[in-house]
Amino acid sequence: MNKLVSPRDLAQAIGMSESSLKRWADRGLLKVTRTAGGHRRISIKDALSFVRNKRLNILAPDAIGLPARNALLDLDDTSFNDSLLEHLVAGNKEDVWQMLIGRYLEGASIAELGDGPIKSALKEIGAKWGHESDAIFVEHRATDLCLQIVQQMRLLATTDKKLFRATGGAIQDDPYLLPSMLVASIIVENGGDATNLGPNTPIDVLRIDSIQRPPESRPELVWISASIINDPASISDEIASFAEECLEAGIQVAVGGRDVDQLSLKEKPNLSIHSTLSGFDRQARELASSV
Amino acid sequence: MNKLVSPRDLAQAIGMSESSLKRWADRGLLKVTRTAGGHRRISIKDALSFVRNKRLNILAPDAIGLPARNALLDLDDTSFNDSLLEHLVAGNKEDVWQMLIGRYLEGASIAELGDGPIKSALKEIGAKWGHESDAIFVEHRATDLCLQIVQQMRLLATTDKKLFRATGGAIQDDPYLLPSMLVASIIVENGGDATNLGPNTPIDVLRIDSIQRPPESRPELVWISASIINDPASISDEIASFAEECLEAGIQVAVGGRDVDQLSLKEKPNLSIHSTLSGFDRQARELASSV
DNA sequence: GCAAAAATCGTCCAAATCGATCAAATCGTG
DNA sequence: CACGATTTGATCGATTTGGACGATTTTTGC
Repeated sequence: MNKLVSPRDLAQAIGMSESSLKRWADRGLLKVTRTAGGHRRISIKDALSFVRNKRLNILAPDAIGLPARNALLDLDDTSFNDSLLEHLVAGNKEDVWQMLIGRYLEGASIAELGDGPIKSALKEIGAKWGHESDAIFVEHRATDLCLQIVQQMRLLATTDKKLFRATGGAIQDDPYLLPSMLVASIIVENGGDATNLGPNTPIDVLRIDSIQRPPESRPELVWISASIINDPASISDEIASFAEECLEAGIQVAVGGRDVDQLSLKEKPNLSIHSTLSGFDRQARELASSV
Repeated sequence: MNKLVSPRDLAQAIGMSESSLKRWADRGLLKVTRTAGGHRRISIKDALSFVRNKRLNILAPDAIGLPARNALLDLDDTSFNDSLLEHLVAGNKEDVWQMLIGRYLEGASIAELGDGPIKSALKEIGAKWGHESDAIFVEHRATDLCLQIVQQMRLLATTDKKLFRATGGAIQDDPYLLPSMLVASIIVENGGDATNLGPNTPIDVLRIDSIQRPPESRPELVWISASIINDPASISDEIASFAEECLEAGIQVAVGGRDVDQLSLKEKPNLSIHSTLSGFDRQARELASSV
């Protein structure tokens, strides 16, 4: 995974000429480093980011050391989801990795993957199996796998620019990592700078990194993920009053998560409630384009 | 800090061929000393200044955006740890990232980093843990940052070879992700294939992925992380009987974590108790070399 | 210490890449 | 369709790179 590729390799991988690639690199469209002797070298990460940004297809993955294109990528959505579920249950790292990263490179957004295949697979795993040890095992393993892949996407999406800042996490007593990590990745994908406070984060802690900061370093957005809600009433109150404070401070608040329906929140101009990751995505995109 | 590296090591680190490195050295682009017998030796300092100077990227540079410039790497251990703590508390992602990944790329093992700077920084931060929101905030942010970086190291360490297989996680009611992730990364660093079942994993779930598998697909090692132990006696019993079963199945069991002292475990030939990550590291290395 | 194994030496050469140039293909527009 | 502007792909000699070789040095294991 840690290799540098030459312009020719990448050119071959995407079916373009070497000349074009060199020109793109010289124009700054593709990040390259140089050897001491002046030859261009491209990191896999930059190559993949470039491929995705330019909506190119990888015709010859092996040219840049990637596994051969998998038939799994050619499936329609339903079969894709079924296959993913199957491989997640079986713990086939390579296949899961190829399927999700492959789709990502083809241009799928993190939100789309999170709302679609990932969500439905984990939902299925969570539901179909009881609380048997087998079920917990499969669920833990699948979650860890997805976490790794989302993290990888986040890294691929990372750029230098920081159009806006966001902070967030999962509410207290909510131990789930993945949803909050997904939101953080979506922020990054849209050019934002995300601070993920992770699972089990009390609202008071979100205050610290938002309204209690000096105005110039406040985030533009705070996200709150709620996959498990023990006491809907009190959490709703907490979020409501927090959102109120954020309103005065000019901070947007976005709430989402599996159990978000259990919350009863009054409308506020700065409060969005998302039942999907695409909702976060849209909000992040708007935020990014407004600066 | 005065360690010397060979041309091959440096070549590998920056993804170049040994020949090129030798040529560059002979052309004076890279300062080298010679052994009595004429072999080239390069000091870390010169290697880094060469890398910086030529704007080369270290290793698989940024399979992830490891920024190029960094003056932070030349510190001694104490200053390094202090500096890391400071940046972690302040939430300076870039700096923390550079310091840790930098050290890693210089050749520090994940275990060394985990036992040293990461552990001491998080311990320090945890010590301030009141129920103050500030403390929780700093702790969450720091933990998430470390988690991302450890994941990154895991990716950098990933290779195709799978010398052995290991599975593990944190015990039930232990919500800490980082220790188990560190162990998984150490396994991968040593050429193993790690399945991390993450936090809050009952022993029964470990059984599924170990002794209850068909013999040919059993892992050689199961790790158990225990940062928080609610009921030491019953957990000790559980681990003891699990280790007993593993003994029959020819599986090694490694137990570690902050609160591992609270466990009372009888000695068994296949049971190791580690108070440091280096212990896991050593065990993984031995396992890797025994195949 | 000593002998075997591993790493590095210096040198050579084929293959890859450089930057620059140019013709062909493509695009946008009236 | 015609036209200029832009992009692409091919080609050139000069330079750089990476792998191969047998000889030597260093490290490892006993």
